[in-house]
Amino acid sequence: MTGARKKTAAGEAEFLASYDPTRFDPVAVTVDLALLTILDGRLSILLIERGGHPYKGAWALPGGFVNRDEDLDTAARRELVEETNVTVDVAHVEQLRTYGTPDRDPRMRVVSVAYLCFMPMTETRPVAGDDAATVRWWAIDDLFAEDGPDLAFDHTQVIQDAVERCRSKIEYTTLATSFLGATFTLGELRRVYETVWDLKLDPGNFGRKVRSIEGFVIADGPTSGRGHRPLYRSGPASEIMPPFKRPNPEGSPA
Amino acid sequence: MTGARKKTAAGEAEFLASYDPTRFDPVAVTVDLALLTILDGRLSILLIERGGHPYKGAWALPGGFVNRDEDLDTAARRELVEETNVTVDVAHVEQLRTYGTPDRDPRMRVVSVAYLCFMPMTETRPVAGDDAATVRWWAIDDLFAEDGPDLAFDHTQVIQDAVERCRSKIEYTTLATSFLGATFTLGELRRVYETVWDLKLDPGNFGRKVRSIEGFVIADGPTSGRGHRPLYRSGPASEIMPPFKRPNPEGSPA
DNA sequence: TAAATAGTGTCTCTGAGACATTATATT
DNA sequence: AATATAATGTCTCAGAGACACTATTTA
Repeated sequence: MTGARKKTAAGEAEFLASYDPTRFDPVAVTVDLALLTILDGRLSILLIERGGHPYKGAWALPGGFVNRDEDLDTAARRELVEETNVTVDVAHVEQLRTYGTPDRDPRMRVVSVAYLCFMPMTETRPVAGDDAATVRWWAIDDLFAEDGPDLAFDHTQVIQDAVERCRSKIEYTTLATSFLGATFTLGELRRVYETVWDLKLDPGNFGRKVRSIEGFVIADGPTSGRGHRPLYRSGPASEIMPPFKRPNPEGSPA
Repeated sequence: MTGARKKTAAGEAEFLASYDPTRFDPVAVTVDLALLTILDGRLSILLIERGGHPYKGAWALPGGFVNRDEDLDTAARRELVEETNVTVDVAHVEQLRTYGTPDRDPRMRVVSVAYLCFMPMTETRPVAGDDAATVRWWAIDDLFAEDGPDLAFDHTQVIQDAVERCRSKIEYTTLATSFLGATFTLGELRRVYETVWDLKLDPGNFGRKVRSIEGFVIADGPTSGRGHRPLYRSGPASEIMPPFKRPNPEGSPA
């Protein structure tokens, strides 16, 4: 029921010519990246220590403004490359959700479209920023520990949403393989689940489940590589049906 | 790695004072509403016929600009009330996803945060807009039929995303009850599933499943109402564990 | 040789699906 | 009485989980 929508009919060309975009309040649209990987057996996220105001000294998700004539997804992938030098196609990128509380950035109204990325640690080239010391991977546990660092903006919420989405996504998709290199053993894949869900899984049952899902993993030649354990590579399937049953997260239901 | 983030340190107050928001390209942020209900046994969505350019005569999702100092969720709920007069608390509202392709609106750069709403038909007061004939519920089937209407902007995609999200959401949440009034019979609840999934479910098995999930439905007194069938009301549970198993959507696999 | 890991083989239990059956209410 | 719907009972089957066991490789 806005004025724009109820404008009286006219030729479309002249309508557009008479349209004045500057009458809107200034809003900036940014993309923020929740970049998850598994580092030293811990689910971790890439953060940047802010050198300037606001939230100087706090840690923030990498991100930046969406360029004129740039798609949101494109902006997210561009930022990903800029921040990590990662070959874009090895990482999974999906939209997480959009955060737009009016005062989330004290400078101005900023609506931020957050993206969630899963990537293998092995593919990340050390991030060479303007100031190398300001970028690092944080284990999620350390981030939310008692003596954890300050987080900028509403990024605590964004990170929590990202982790929760990650946990549930590997239940019904094959995205857990996004945390691994091109080839991997079933033990390595199992360890991804164990790390993200923070529990132990039975190796036998896990392997049976994985191999029973058509197209989840593909045997990669006869016991080729690492430790002479059988190697697999990611298959064409994207959904797991029926999904993994995630055991009760942490402790039994009293 | 933007200029804004790497600004040299200074007092926060003076930094903010010197900050000029007008240097950004003009972007408008809107919310669009995918309002789903079940009307005459068909999953349906509320659309508005556009009276002005662009996409004059095409059908579009209701929506509008996010006000200055207004939260995205607040804007969505405000639009919901404006469009339907629905009591906000009977409807479920959640963020769907954000659409920001540069040319999705020919007038200017518009980033639209789409929201998904489930509501009972019974709660909708007929929408009295400026021009009553331009607002109506469309059955999803009719919308995507051969001779379906033109849809404005990228709303075909938004609607498809909304329907897909709806279909999967009722698998693992109790949101199907959002399509029903305060009290309902198990048959009515079953019909919601059958409508959204477009298939038939066994009444016996369905009822057993529903009643086995603690807090999904609560018996509402001894066979009170409608047709003297046992009535239930929505319970406190929000998740269904283990989830409903959605039978293969349409026809068997190969 | 000892330890770790991949994979198999059982056995049990839960839950889904296909019915048939009963109870109750509507027409 | 005929019909529709709610609910129960039974049986079968798929899949998850517990766990023992084998084979292989690494240290």
